[in-house]
Amino acid sequence: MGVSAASILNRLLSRKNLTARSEFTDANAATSTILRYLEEGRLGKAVLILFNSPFPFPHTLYTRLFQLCSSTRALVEARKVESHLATFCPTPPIFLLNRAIEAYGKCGCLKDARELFDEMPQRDGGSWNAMITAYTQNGYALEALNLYLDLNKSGVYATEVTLASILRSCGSVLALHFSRQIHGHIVKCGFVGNVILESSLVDVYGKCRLMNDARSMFDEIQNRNDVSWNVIVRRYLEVGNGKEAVSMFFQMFRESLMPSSFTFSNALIACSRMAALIEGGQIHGIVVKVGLEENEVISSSLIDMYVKCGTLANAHQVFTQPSSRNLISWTSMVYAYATSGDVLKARELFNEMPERNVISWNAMLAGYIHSSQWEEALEFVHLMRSSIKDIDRTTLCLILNVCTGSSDVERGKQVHGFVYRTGFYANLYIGNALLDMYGKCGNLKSAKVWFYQMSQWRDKVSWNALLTAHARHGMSEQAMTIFSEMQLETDPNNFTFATLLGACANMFALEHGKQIHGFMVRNNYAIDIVLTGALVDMYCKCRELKYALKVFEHVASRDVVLWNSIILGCCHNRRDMLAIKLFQLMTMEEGIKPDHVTFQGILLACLHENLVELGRKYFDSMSEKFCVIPRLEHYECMVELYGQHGNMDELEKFINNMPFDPTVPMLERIFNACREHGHSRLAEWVAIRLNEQNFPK
DNA sequence: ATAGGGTTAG
Repeated sequence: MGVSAASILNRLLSRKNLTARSEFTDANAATSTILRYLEEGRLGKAVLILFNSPFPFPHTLYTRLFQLCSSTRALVEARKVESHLATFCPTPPIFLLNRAIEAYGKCGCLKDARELFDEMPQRDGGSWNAMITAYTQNGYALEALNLYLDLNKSGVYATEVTLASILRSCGSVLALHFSRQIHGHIVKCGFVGNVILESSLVDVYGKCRLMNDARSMFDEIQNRNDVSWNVIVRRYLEVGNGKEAVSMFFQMFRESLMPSSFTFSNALIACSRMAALIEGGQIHGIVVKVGLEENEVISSSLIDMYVKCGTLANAHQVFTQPSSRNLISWTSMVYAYATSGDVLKARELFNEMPERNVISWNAMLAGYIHSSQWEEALEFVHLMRSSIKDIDRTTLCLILNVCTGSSDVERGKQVHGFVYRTGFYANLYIGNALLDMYGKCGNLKSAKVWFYQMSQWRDKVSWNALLTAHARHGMSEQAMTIFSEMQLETDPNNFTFATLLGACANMFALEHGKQIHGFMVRNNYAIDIVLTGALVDMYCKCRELKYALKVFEHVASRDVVLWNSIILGCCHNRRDMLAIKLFQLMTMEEGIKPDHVTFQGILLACLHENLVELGRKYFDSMSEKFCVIPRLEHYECMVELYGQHGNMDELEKFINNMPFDPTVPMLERIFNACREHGHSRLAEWVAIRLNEQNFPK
């Protein structure tokens, strides 16, 4: 090891003694001047006086100096203070050297800290703690743990302070076994009741994702404080148990403790992830009540919570308060509009932003992709490239999504090249986006080659992407093979099953479909509402309505999408009266609001059964009763229904009241109906229109 | 004298 910085200063200092004339000749005057500077926070001045005074100072002054060096992270000054101490105080007390170690640690200079620690003629427990803490606080967890082992070997007893520091290091490297030993040690040494140690244990177990251990430790803490609660809420959030995170947040109030701003935002993130609007709103209420609405982080979290719950109006309300307008919340709002389909509004907001970063740009880009505006997306990418220097892996994934959406394999290959050159290729997200691009664009060969190249680091998502590629291109047989290969490497998830079932439905592959269904049941997969829909679709498409109904009946809750699946499935299997019956069950008994897809099914059923009266009744009920604006396909269905039934007067009235011009297929259908059932006035009207279509003026 | 959690956007 070379000459230390401190010792150089040291020599400098002793030479200076001989030549420089100090302003102060007595320690008392110098001390009070230094103290004055310290009080004013002028560390540099204080150290200058110290350095120019060739005599020792009281220990308390050195303490104060080291403390200020620590809090302001002033490394050079810390070295000067240490040299002065070493020069004029031949045997400095251990506690002062400990303060020096601490200062070096706070300055991030582990080398100086360790050098001093190693060179100390004598150490006390505080020296070990200062050094261990220095390692811990600078992220050198393994060094901290090693030093703890040395401490044990040297016969020094670890104190509560030591253990707190060590537990923090354990947490950062997930040293579970070590932590359990420390836990035992804490119990053995009678440190139970120390809330810091116990909260740290909760923290370590939580970081190791052992929430049962974390929770039972938490429950044992007698005098929990806000940090203890923050830890448990945060760890529940991190393991994906948002429900428990939020529940714990509310339980905190029973102990009359006030959550810190960290805990507020952690609880709000949990609400965001679960789209728990009610709980989120309650937390908002508390935020207002305790006067934290102006807190920038909390209001940003509130905005994002409302955004993720899909209540843009609420989000906007919070966003209007000036204190909540920052880069982050602004980006949340852009993202909200961008992904809710209002790209124009998003862009407007984006243009108004006082500052933007790559995340804001990505949020806007995601909007164009969300609404399949590939041209606009590409244009935006160009603008982005000329406006900001850095793009990141998310940008690259988004650009790949644009290639996927617009089936632009050529551009996708260019991105692949860029990704390769810039070293982004080893990123799993990008790797999977590339795979998805090749797969969905139908370049299955490239997809397979890339998938093979990813073999060392691919994951479940990669397998699902490969599966989707084959399923989408009608290769359900190969998809089934991939499914069995996949199981050698990873477990399938709901996405896998939904993809496979979709493939089976498209191929009418009932046997494969049944196999998948059986697999899910045998392996106890939770069949959620999406998978139920996929099963219903598959059985309906494969003409096994019996099974579809069975699946449908056994599900706990049904949303409108699931009802639509079964209703359309009934129509598909020509069980139209059943479809109508199910519609009544859905609207009357379960109180589910039908949407435009539901009515497509219902009108189709009426058409199949030639129920013109009922069809009209349902059509009218759409806007009158259910607030569903009829779309083109509904009008088409009605035209078909009237035409088929020969209600020519009604058809004429209907077509005249239509809010948009009839399409050519519609006109042709009407014309044929006129020919069949006879209605010269309508026939003439249609003929003129058709003629206009063929020979525009 | 020395110790724990550390929050917001794609």
